[in-house]
Amino acid sequence: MPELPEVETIRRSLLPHLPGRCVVEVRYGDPKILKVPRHELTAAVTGSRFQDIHRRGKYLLFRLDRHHLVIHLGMSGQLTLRDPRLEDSPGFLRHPVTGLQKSRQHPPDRHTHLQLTLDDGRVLCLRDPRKFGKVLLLDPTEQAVKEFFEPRLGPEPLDADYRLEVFLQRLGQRRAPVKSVLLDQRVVAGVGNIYADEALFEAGIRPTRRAHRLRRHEKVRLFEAVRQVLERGIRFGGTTLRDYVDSDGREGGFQEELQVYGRAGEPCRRCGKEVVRIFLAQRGTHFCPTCQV
DNA sequence: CGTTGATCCTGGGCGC
DNA sequence: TGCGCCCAGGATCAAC
Repeated sequence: MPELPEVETIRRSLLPHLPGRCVVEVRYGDPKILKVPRHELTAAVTGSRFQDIHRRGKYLLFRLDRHHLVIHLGMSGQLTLRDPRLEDSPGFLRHPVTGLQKSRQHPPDRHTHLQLTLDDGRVLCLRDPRKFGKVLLLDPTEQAVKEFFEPRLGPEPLDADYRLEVFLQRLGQRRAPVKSVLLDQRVVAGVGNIYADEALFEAGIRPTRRAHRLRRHEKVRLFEAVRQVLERGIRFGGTTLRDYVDSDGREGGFQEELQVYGRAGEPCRRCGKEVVRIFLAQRGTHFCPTCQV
C-alpha cells in the first residue's frame, strides 16, 4: 500500500539512474493495469528518453520526450530497477555493499506487468500481484497534467506553499468521520490508511470524530501532524508491512516507528494502555482511546 | 449533493 | 499436511 512516503522514496531511489536513459524495449504482462492501449504505450516509450521524475500524491510521473508516463502503484505495486546481468532471487537478498541489509528484487514473474529495458541494460519493472495499479499516458503539457489531476487530487501536503487555510477549507465543513476525510485524495493528496491513523494519533484526535465538529486548534494540530508524519515516513524510507520496497529492492524502516497502525492489543507507546482497532469507512482503523479524544 | 458501499485481485494467515 | 475461507485495501462508480 504505497502512500506518499513510499512513492516519494521510490522516486528518490530512481532519480540517480533513470534520467538520461533511453527505452529500448517494452514487455507486458496482464493488460488490466494499462489504462492506455498497449500499442500506444509501446509507440510512446520506445526510443524515448527519461528526462525527470515527479510525484503528485501517490502518482509517479515520468517525463519522456513526448509524453508523461504516469504510474499508480495501487496496493501491492513494486517498481524496481534491476540489472539482469546480476543474479537475483525471489526471496531476500544481501545488500551488495553492506552484505547485511535486506532487499527484495523480484525477478520478472507472472505478476510483472510492465518491463522497460533501458539502453544501459537495466530494466524498470512494474510488479503488482493485486493489479490495483494503473499505467497511463498524458501529454507533456502543463494543461494536460492539470486536467488529469485537478478533479482527483487536492494540494501537496509537503509543498512549501501548502497553507493551513486550504486544509481548513477542504476539511472544515465535512460531516464524515475525520479519518474518512483524510483518506479523500481531494482533501489532501497522498495520505492512505497507515499515515491517516498515525497522523490522527499524533494530533490526539479520534478517527471517528466528525471533521466539521473539530475545534479549530484540533484542525491546526492535524494539519501539522499530517505533514510531520509524512515527512518522517520519507526520512525512514517508507513503511514495509508486506510488499513495499524501493526501486533498489530495499525495505522501509517506518514500520518500527508506527505508534498505532497494526498495533491493536499492544500497549500505547505514550500511555501504555491498549491500542484499539475498529472498522471505519471499510478500513481497519487503529487508535489509542486515552491519547486520542 | 454528500456520503456510503460494492467492486476489483491475489497471497497469506488461519481454522479445521 | 492440506484444503478452503476470508481478509487486506486505493480509487472509482453506483446507489441511497
